[in-house]
Amino acid sequence: MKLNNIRDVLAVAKAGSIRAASRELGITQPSMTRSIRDTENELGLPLFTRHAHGVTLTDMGRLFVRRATAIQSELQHIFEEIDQSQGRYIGEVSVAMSAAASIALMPTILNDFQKRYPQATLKFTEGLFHPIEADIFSGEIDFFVGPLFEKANTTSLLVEKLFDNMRIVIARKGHPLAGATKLEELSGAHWIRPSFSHLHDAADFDAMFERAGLPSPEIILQSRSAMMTLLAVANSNLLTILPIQWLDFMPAGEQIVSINLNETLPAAPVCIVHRGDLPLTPLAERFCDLTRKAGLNYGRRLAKHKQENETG
Amino acid sequence: MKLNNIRDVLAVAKAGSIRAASRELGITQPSMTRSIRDTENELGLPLFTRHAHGVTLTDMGRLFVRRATAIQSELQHIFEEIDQSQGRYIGEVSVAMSAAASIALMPTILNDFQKRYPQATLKFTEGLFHPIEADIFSGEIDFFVGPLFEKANTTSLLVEKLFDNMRIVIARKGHPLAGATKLEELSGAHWIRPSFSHLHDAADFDAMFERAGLPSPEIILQSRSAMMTLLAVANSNLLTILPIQWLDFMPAGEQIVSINLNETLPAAPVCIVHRGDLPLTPLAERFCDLTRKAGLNYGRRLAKHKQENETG
DNA sequence: CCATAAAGATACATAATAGGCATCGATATG
DNA sequence: CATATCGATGCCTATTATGTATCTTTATGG
Repeated sequence: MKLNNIRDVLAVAKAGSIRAASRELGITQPSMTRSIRDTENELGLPLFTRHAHGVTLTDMGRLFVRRATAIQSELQHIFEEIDQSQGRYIGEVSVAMSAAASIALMPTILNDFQKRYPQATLKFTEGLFHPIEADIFSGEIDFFVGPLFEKANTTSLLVEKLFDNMRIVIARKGHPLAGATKLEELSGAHWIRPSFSHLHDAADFDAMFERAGLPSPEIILQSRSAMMTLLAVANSNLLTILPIQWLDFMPAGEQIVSINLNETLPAAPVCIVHRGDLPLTPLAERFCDLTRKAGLNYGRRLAKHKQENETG
Repeated sequence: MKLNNIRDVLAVAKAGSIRAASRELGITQPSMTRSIRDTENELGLPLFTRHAHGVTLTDMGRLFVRRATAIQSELQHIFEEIDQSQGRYIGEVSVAMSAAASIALMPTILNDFQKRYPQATLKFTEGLFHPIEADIFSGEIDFFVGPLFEKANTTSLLVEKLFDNMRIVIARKGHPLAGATKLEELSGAHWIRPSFSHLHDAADFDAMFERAGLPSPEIILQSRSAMMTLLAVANSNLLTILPIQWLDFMPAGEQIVSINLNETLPAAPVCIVHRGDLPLTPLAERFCDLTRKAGLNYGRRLAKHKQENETG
């Protein structure tokens, strides 16, 4: 019996299915299946009954969960108690994230973070790297999470890739080109070009069409706000390309759909960036860990999603 | 944080030194040192203060121990609860052990066994393999632990070696030859030959002298009882050779000493023997596990002891 | 009624780690 | 001052936790 087994049984019990639990924890389903099976073997009886859609606890399972919960809670108390007695993790951590990164990661991170460090304060800034670079150097902001287009130009910046990102074409519901499967079919449309980073956006936007051997698209509107972009898309026949994360956060509700192209539109990889010459505060270090974990997990799912999209 | 870390911290806290704790648990001292250090690193502060002779808990260490104890206890409850709800481990296990094996292993085994299976009954028989072989086949005895001279003659017997054993020469305190360092110096003495196994003892006893190029010793007394042998040794100038374990259990108290020869007198390896065609009952399986663990651990210490004796 | 999606199981490969072995330096104690 | 005892370190191996790829089964929606 290992602590992961306990963690896993509790996760499955809560999630109601092995797959869902493995997603929650950021481990793979086979690993989770084995962890559960090993635990059951060690105890010599099943903790869950398997159905076609998920699993349910057996009576013994419920017994196990009660004790296991106590163990997990004691374990958490150990860390809390020691952290607080040391005065660690009382303070604030200040992060900057791109909108896409925060859509992808913040729900997960925030949940864990508040649960584990209830006395901590989080200062959150939405933005891209360039505008906040100075704040990182001044120490105003502990670290940045988001797309990084070029290599770091200073040796004192530590860059850690979390995942390769992708973009999608977005249109209003009922758009005449909504059924397109190739970028070529969209070459006649009018576009909104989101423009956040002052330097690369234009070239980057055109590059996607170049790669497909197409002429530069016709840009009708440049927008510095993703919100505004979505609103415009919802109320016109304009198309735009945004990081895929915006699918999960659609302020325009049901009025917007993505156009599922066969080809994948790449995007700059999402990275963690912070100063390399100064260590992060303990609290920032923990937040960074959570971000790293959530980012790698998200990246795995995104890669799988992309692969399914390309083969299917 | 792993469960072993918790186990190890608790063991060290109880034992008062890293080495003592590692001995208790049957793991090596470096492993224990690392386990403690890793835990301290993970928490970011020391749990123990190191002294030249052992370690003591820090304040934070005491805090940790309180929670950790709860975790370990909950864990134990999980197994107890499930075992008892299944009606497992309520019953009896019947083992036969040689005297030497029981001296070496029973204190450890019995302690663990009673703590973990309080509802179980243990039927213990002292003896060697031959007299009880039939009982093993009849199912009367679950398994045997002790020296095995020949290979198993039936395919249905599973033999598992626990450790290579050794013997020592025993004399009364103040015996004129007590300071001998070579078997040769004892060749003129008179001997008691313990004789338990009807077949091999005589040949086996002489063989030790043959290996040293000496004539067969002069046997004055044959004894089928180790007790009787020890009594005779204590009250005469007779010498005898017994498994080294008897050193740890000296019924004749202070009247008997071992003669520390430079050469090592081998003994038949101590093994676990049980039927291979029938599975052990769950309870016997657990007892067998405890025996195996204790046996391997004891074997390691014995080997180290022997090595030190030969080099030093 | 069939196609599909979602679930759990299996087989194989790899990366992380617990543990063992040999050895060292430090420190009380006889 | 010698020695036994203790904790620390470096290196290696066996175990195991996890990932990747693939399969079978079973509800479910068109």
